[in-house]
Amino acid sequence: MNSPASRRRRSTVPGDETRERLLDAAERLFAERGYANVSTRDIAEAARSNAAAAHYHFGSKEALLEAVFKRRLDGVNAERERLLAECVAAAGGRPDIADVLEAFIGPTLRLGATEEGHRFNLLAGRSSTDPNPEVRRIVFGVYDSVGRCFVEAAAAACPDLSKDELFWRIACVYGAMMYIRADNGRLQHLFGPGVSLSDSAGALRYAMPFLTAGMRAPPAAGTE
Amino acid sequence: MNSPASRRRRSTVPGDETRERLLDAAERLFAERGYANVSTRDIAEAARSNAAAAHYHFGSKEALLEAVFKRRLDGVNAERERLLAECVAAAGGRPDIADVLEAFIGPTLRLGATEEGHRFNLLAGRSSTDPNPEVRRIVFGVYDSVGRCFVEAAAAACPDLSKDELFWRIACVYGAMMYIRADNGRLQHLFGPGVSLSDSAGALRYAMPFLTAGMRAPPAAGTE
DNA sequence: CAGAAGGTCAAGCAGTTGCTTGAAGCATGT
DNA sequence: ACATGCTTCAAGCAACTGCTTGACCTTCTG
Repeated sequence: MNSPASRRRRSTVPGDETRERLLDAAERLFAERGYANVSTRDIAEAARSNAAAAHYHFGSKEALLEAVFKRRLDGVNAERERLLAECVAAAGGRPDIADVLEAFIGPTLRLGATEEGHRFNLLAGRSSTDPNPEVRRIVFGVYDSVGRCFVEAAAAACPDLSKDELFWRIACVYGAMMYIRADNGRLQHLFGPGVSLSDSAGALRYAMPFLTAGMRAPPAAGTE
Repeated sequence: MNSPASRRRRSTVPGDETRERLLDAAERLFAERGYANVSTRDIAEAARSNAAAAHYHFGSKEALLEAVFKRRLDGVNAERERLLAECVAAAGGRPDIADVLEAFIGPTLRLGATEEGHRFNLLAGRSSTDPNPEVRRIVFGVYDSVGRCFVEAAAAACPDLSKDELFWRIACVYGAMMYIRADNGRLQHLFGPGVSLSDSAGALRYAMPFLTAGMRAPPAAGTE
């Protein structure tokens, strides 16, 4: 066997350029067409490289997708966890749900302000409902920790909600966030020009109040 | 050429059985694995039929997916359009947003109460963020009409919202609905046993109030 | 300069894909 | 009995898939 895939970067290294180009191409193509509809040859060609290079650098197509996720998320998710912990601590364990939502959703929506961040958000949103086991494994793993932090913080912010009710409300929050990131073009098709899910400032201004109001709705429990 | 794909059903017809089995198998497999990860051979095998039968009856893999969608949606979407028109008319053009949401979302969530309806909801939810052009074309086409009715009714129910704000709020509604239908298992993984997105009664009881509260939130406009 | 190591490449392997083919099966109407 | 037309099937085609191979090239090290 001859693959590195871990002990890289020994000095300036010429090959790291190729590696980065492969990650860029993979991110863009996976986002545009979906994991299953992109071949390693497509990626190699888009990266002006060779089909074997992707396997040399990453070992497999699956590992390449994982590397794409980790490259963008390692920083953002650490920030989200920090912000969540801060707003819980600052409120003495009883945070405002608006702050919790801002800490969880804000960083990823702001990521969409840059072109490459928007491309990644497309990929992340679309991957979130991908049934492919390889994709699921990666998505589950990469969001597991920050997801737990969010659920915990949301529970602390909404102590009046039953587990059931919290579950469903958080599902709505996740759904909205994923749908906005995935940007499938359906709504723009219905609304016509002038609006776009890729406008991350609009997402922050208009979607956050919606979600906050939803989380603050009086409990529906008791309604049998 | 020898394919029917349109002028079928001449009497009792033995072959309609096979056709129905193919639709069932395709719906289940597409829902479980995603359009791209299922081959026509997989479908034929699951339907205890032959690989050529799928192409004989439907012409192509794409047309088979379209037939799966149409079989379930032709009824439901007509009902949704009727309910939307009714609640607008009954309120003299100024419907309650709660009724609009119920008319639009209720029928599809209630579809999830049956086993095959739940399977279809899985497929529909997951297909809504599928970037594959064939899948997009089908999804766009099959939901276009009812989507326009809903946007129109929501606009009538919320006359104080700007086009921008209505767009983003409807995006949140769509997102929640799609995420619930797609049921990717992530939230259940975070919450543990006892809750499930496949519980359609829970969806109606808990998600609808969330979305109604979100739609009723005071306009955020003016906040520059 | 010789060697080693990291990196790139064209070629190829085995398996899968959507779809087609031509021969057969089958019930019907004459 | 015969012909008709819908339906099924095994076999096959060309294209594509993820991944591997072995030969090269380049750069750093002794």
